[in-house]
Amino acid sequence: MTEKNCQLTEAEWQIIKAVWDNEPCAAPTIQEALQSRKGWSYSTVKTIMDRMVEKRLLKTKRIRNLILYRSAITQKQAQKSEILRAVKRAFDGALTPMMQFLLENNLSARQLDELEKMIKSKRGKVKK
Amino acid sequence: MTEKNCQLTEAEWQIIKAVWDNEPCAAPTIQEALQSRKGWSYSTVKTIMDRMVEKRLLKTKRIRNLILYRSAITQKQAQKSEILRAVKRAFDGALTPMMQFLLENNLSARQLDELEKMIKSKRGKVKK
DNA sequence: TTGCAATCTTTACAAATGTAGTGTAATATC
DNA sequence: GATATTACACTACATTTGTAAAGATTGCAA
Repeated sequence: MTEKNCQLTEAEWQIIKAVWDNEPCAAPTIQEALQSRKGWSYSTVKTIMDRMVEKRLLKTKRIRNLILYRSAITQKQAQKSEILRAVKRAFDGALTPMMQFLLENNLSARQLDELEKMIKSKRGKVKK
Repeated sequence: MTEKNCQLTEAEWQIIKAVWDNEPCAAPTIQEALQSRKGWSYSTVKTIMDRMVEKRLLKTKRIRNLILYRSAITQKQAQKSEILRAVKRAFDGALTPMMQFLLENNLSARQLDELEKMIKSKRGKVKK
């Protein structure tokens, strides 16, 4: 599980985050939710959402006059796909070099501590 | 340094990797280098490369009849941008949650060991 | 029952991306 | 010098993505 290759575009990411927070929900709800940050018109939001249904990123159920949207992929799936794309492109698919890169370039001492704690707590729960 | 936001597309990644491996080089060299993996025609490669010059991802120098290409960004810059994009989209810019996600979902015990070693060797060399 | 408000549908269009054909200029070869 | 080869320039076209206006429906309220 957690597979399924779902490459979201920038706009799609914005939408699906709002959907995760509100599902099941109607398109206008999402438009309103994003209004302040994005200022997209209803048409814009609805168009993207409908395209996402075609792509199987969202699913719908019509109830009388209303179309209810739900996500068709989990946040974890989406996050994983996003990371895998980056790893594949920039590190030829090799995770450890990417981790190393992060370590070297982006993390503060505090974050290193935190990370080490996480590793310790993870170790053991992992298949050898 | 190492800043500069350079979002490469999939095709651009392919090209720039070949450029890093061959620069300075002419367009046909890149086309040949990618021939087996990608099968792109010369026109395709050349078009992408010229667009990359406009975007300041590559730079050129004309020598008589030949155009020599070089990368205008380093591999590190490109890798960083790629990772940052992923983090921004999928984890709202928060690195630690992303690391945690990787730890939980993608790493084997051996990789955990490796990582821990890297952290230890990194610690201390980092600004508190 | 008529009109309004909410929601949906259709259509459009520009920019970015992927992909390539065809024509031209310079160079190398015979 | 005539021709073949090489590399470049120009043009083109389909698809995807971002963005939205305008028109059609429908259910409710007066």
